[in-house]
Amino acid sequence: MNHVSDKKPEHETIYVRVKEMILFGEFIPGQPITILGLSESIGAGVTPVREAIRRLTAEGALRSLKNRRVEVPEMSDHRLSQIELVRMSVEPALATMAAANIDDRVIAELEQIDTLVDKAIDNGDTREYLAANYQFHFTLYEAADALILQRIAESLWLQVGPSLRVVCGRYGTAKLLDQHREATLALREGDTEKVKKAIEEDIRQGLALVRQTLRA
Amino acid sequence: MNHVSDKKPEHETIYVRVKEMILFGEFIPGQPITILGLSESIGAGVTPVREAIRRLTAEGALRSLKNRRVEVPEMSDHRLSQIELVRMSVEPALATMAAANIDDRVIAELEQIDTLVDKAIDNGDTREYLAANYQFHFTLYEAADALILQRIAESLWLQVGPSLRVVCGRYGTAKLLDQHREATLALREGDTEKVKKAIEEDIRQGLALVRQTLRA
DNA sequence: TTTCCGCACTTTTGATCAAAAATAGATTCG
DNA sequence: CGAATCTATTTTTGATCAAAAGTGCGGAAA
Repeated sequence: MNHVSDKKPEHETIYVRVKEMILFGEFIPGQPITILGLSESIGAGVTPVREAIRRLTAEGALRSLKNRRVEVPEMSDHRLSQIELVRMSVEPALATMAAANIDDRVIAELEQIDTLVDKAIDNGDTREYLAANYQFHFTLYEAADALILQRIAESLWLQVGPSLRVVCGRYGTAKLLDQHREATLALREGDTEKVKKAIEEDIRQGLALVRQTLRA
Repeated sequence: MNHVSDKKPEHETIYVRVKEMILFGEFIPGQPITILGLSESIGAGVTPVREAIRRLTAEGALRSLKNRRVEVPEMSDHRLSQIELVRMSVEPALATMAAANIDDRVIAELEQIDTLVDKAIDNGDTREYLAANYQFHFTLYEAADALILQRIAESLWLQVGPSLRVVCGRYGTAKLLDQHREATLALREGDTEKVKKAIEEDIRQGLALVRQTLRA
């Protein structure tokens, strides 16, 4: 046999696993992370966990203290405004590009995901809401076929992730608006500009909620 | 004594070293990277090199193939336009924020660095030019005190780095304009808007040169 | 009480090794 | 001759271990 195995290396698997833990609010802002602790809790060797943590650190999802410790960064007004600046530039661009490329099969997929979002909101299931919401956005962005932008967006989502847990912890899922219907409708109409506007609004609302929680 | 040693871990040192190799054009686009090869060439253990490579990969400076191999990515029109979009949003913002905060000591430092840029251009010293040019920009951006934006900018520079070698290889340093004087003068005048414009123009010119080289 | 120090315990770090995987050449087969 | 296969070599991967570094607590001294 030969070349190009399809099974991913352990550190890759662990990376994805921890990434999702961060994205879906399983860490508290400020929480210290230990390599040993993580590797024990997910039952993996310490070496691949180390690599995954370096990667997440490089993406800003974790912060490496000068004491060789690693922690989940806390959100601040200062950080939030930087994140907002870039998200408002990158994600609408991704949405625009996606709208130009997307085919009906993917639009249908998005509509499907959106029903999961609604269901999660109705059920007050925070973790499921965060997962479905993430999936909606990145399924859309995937269609843009712009890997560099997508990775930047992902890095920014990782930085907001832990705060979303706090937002939902405070308000539950009650306050969450679903801005997605606007977007899928516009996609069906082929109205690129409207798709962009919907995503802009979605980001604005989400970050406003985080900011509000921050100040409280 | 206690706590908080000031000596950095090996993987951190190696990260910086390799980062500079990429930034200053010591790798050719498309060049394959091997962990073993790197660790032998810089005389380090394989473990910290691995960590550094993961980190650079997460930043987009290296690309990990599905064959478990790692290479220096080649530039393309598609990648370049994504990079341009974000650089034109992030770096002018950094420059603006920097201009608002900066003190005379740092401005003097920038003027000092700029003489090094000029000298490198005169001498046709590509590596020195790239190093000084980098130092100019990031000394400025540092003053913005906006770590998230700064890290995004750095990630984008890393992705352009290897192409700059090609640009300079083709044209030498002759074609390089020095846009920096504009910027330092505007900083002295406290003209924030003009600083921003100067940086925008600098980025535009640099990327235009890369694009031109790409098409040739 | 407060501060400082020492000590036991935890964690990170980086080298090393065996196993898995990939590559490149040489060889065989059609 | 070209394509597929086998094999020797290189490389990556992940576990393990010893050494370095950090943490935090308890007790002694001010």
